[in-house]
Amino acid sequence: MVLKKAKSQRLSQGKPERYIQPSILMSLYVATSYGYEIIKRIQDYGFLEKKVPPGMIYRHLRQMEDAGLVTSEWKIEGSGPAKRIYAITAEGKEILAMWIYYMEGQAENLKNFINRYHNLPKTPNGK
Amino acid sequence: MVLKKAKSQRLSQGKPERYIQPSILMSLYVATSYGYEIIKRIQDYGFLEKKVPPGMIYRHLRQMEDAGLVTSEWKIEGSGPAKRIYAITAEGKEILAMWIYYMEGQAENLKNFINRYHNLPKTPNGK
DNA sequence: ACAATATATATCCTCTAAGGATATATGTCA
DNA sequence: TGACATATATCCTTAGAGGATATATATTGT
Repeated sequence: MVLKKAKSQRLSQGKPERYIQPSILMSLYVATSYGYEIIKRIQDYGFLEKKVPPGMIYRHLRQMEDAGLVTSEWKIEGSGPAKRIYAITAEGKEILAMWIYYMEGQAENLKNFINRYHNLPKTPNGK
Repeated sequence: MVLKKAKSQRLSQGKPERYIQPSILMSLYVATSYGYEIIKRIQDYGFLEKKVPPGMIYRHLRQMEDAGLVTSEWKIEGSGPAKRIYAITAEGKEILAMWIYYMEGQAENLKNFINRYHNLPKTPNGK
């Protein structure tokens, strides 16, 4: 999961939330782009500890297109292999706004949880 | 997932991080307890939008005991059915500390992401 | 001219944990 | 004694994470 290597093998519980969908939406909100480039851009958001397997991003993009959050078209011109250029839709922007709302709540919960931990008495675990 | 009902059915991507393991550990750090009571206590931490299915907590507790993060013993006395009382171990405290470390990072990432969103120009999505 | 590498997209398979349903048993209360 | 709250436990299905792999096209070096 989330923690240091040695321990993490025994601890499967609790996967890190990677926020791949909102990251893609944010990236496309800034500018249209294509899969390969998106992969590089969303690293900046900090939610992905490890390299993202490309297959996962393409899967997301396809599902998001099915859901109407993004549209795409082939771009043949330019150098290299053909690219599928994605753009965010109005619907996609709505969903991103909802993600932000959720993330604000989550940030608040985390802050409270962390404070609670640091305010714990030194000799806990009583009856 | 995370968002309003209507939309959420089309959007499977991205499950909310529910932090069940650290919540249980935190709860037991404060005081020993048993499954049924833990379920009620961890609602306070705010990570669980819906009712937690009891089976999930008992599963967690068993796996955490296997991993050495908690210990348990039956308590026959008292009213009602027998309770299995759990206590956090030194190992469990270490893991909780790691969780806190991770959560601090995640809180920071969320804060940055949210700021980035609010600083977005009004007419985005250019070429 | 050819090999190696980088760019770019896509599909497929496995495995784990989430989610939910359900079973069982005991004590309480009306 | 029937209903309900307390308490623990097991089981099943499914979605998605993670990873491996396939395919094709440009670019670069020799």
